[in-house]
Amino acid sequence: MASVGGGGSNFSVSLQSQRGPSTSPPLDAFFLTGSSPSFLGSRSMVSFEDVHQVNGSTRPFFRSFDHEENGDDELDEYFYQPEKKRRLSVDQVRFLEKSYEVENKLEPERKIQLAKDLGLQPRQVAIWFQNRRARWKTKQLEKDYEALQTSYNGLKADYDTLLKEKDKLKADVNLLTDKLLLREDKGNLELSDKETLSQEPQKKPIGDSTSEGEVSKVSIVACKQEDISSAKSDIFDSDSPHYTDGVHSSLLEAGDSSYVFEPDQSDLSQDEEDNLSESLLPPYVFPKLEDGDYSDPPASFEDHAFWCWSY
DNA sequence: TTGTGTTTTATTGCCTCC
DNA sequence: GGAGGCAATAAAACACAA
Repeated sequence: MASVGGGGSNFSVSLQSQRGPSTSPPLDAFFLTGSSPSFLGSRSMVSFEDVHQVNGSTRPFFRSFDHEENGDDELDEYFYQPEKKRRLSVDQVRFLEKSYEVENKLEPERKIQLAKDLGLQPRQVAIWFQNRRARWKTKQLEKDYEALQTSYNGLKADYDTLLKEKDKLKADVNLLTDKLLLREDKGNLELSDKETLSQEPQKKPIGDSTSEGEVSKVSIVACKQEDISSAKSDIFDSDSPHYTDGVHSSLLEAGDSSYVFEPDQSDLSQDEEDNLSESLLPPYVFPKLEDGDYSDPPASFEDHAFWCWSY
């Protein structure tokens, strides 16, 4: 096969236009042309005009036939310069586009008919359809990519919003839990003082190990444990069970759910309790609570805890 | 005018189907 | 094994800025 280069010359087009013997031979297009005169004047590289009049000279279109017949390579190359690749005319392309819209695949009969109507080789029509399908596929990929990108951007925006909301809620929970701990610690301090002052002169009956103050304290402990547990479960409900970020998470993870309000702590001395409470507090600096703060808490999250404390 | 990027036409090689 | 489709690629044609 006398193919010249990678695809520039139409000599190879002429000779390779059909791959097998069963389809129409390369010359068919020329014999089939003429049914649509409007296309015959195009600058198509295989139009009848081009075959016979290129650069004002008349020469055979199928150079390679001559080439093979006379075998004079140098003479051929001197006299017969390769034809330039030419684009299809606007009318031809329009016609092909309409045909493509009807059906993007070519049956052999349709290919022959189109080639006949356009004054092209059937092979050219087939190539045009093939390239047209490739173009469509490329555009479709671009569209799909854009759609995916749009979808991704939307999802990412939603995700970022939710992330910010989550962080805010987490901060709120931490703040409120810290307040609760601080208040509880103050309450314990005050109760211990009252206990010391009021019970020192009295002798308690043997076996009655539960004073009034201790009852209150136990109640507080019970309530606080409940609150902390619920706060903790809230955190773990809204996050990963392995969430460890934030000040309070370390506090919550430091032991089991009762470590903060371990009943045994009532056996500790005041100093020990103070030290323990301080060591358990996060390194936040809160405004010091006055006595009145305990009797008049803000009507909010702490209401329940405060009620427990009063009880 | 020229360099450069894009589009179009065409080839090649591989694969699948009948 | 032949026909036809597709991906990759070459190369000409075209568009356009500098």
